[in-house]
Amino acid sequence: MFVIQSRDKETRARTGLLRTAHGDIPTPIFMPVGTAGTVKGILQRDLKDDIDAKIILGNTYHLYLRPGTEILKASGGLHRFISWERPILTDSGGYQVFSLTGNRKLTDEGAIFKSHIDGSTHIFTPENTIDIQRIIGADIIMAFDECAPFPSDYRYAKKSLELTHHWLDRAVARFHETEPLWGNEQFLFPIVQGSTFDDLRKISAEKAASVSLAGNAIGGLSVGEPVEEMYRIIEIVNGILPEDKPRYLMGVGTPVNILEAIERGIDMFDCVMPTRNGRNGMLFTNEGIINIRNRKWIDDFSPLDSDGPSVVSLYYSKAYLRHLVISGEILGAQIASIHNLAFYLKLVTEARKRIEGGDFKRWKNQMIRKLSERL
RNA sequence: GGGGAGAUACCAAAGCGGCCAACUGGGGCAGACUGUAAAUCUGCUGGCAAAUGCCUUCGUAGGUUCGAAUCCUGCUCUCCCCA
Repeated sequence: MFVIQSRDKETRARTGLLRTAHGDIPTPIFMPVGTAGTVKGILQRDLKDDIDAKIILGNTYHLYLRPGTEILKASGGLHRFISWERPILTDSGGYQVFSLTGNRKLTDEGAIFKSHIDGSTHIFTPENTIDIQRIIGADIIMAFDECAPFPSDYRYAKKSLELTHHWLDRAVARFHETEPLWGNEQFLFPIVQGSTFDDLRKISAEKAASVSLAGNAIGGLSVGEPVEEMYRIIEIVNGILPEDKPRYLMGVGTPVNILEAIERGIDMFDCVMPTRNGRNGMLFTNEGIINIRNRKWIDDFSPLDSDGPSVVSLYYSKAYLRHLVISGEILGAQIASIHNLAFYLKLVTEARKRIEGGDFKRWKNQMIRKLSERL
């Protein structure tokens, strides 16, 4: 269940608390992506004690292929398997079906796809993705959808949306006729699609609202469309999605994207950017974005980020991290990932404070100016 | 002392008469990355104009040829084997 705690006077931004069996999640929130049962390169301990992640993601597609449902079931669910006692959200695998184009075929029944690991053939349906997510036991689970690529023509987007809606009805039915396996309540979120077409997005938002689930998600964005398009779609969709339920913008995004979306009433985010880009040398700092591999940091012994979102941010220097990343040392990827995630978490925590404090808009504009800087 | 192999751009290493400013790898420099098939991928890497162009390079000094990193000669250096 979700309770709204405060609203910004100038914008649609709000703060809230999403209560789950594994703990409360203050919103707005950023959720680190832990696809295969791990936020790549980071110990659960650091995720909890240093980064203070409130909830992390897992992925149905990846966990289903490996370690597989038998092991997940035998281990007592994903929380126990990975030793993470806080909330987890699992994506349904819809995005993988989208990104594995060429290895899959969509039918009315579901998506037939080939494993990227061994080429074996499998099928995901609205029903079995619910079943798998019951086994995984995440606190929040997602309906199986098709994420239409950008650009999509209207005809394709409409057809795809109809399929997603048809699948949604089946997922909801399966969800209601099954029970959690591990004792913790699970929430199912529908996913709004419709590509960049306003009318399709409206229809989809209405459809999502009509199934009356615990929260709602917006998918199919940040797949290559201009950011203005994304912001416009968020405004349209959030004008329709119920106020009293959390809104989750899937896969987004840059710190600037997140602030813009919070302003438009989004409560939840996830993105691989802090970890993947971190591994590749991109650092989000209080001063701006830096590519730590660049020569100019070679003798810069100042801390990674004087604002110190994480312990590692103050403890290690730019010159040292550059050395680690350039050398391909695992520790470099770890430090960058920890710092970036802590930066993201601090960003949404600060946004929450500013919304409560009543100066969100002013703070947001100031932050955006800083975050647009490439150092 | 005798016999053999070789010297190519930052490094390693191809090329063995024109298609060579020179394959490839590393290194270096920069870029990309948005519900993770990503500790991945892309571009550039002699100089200058930076589009088509021009100039200087393949140990060194000469030579042969319309034309040489590639063929010939001298020199310098390196490595290997046998005494």
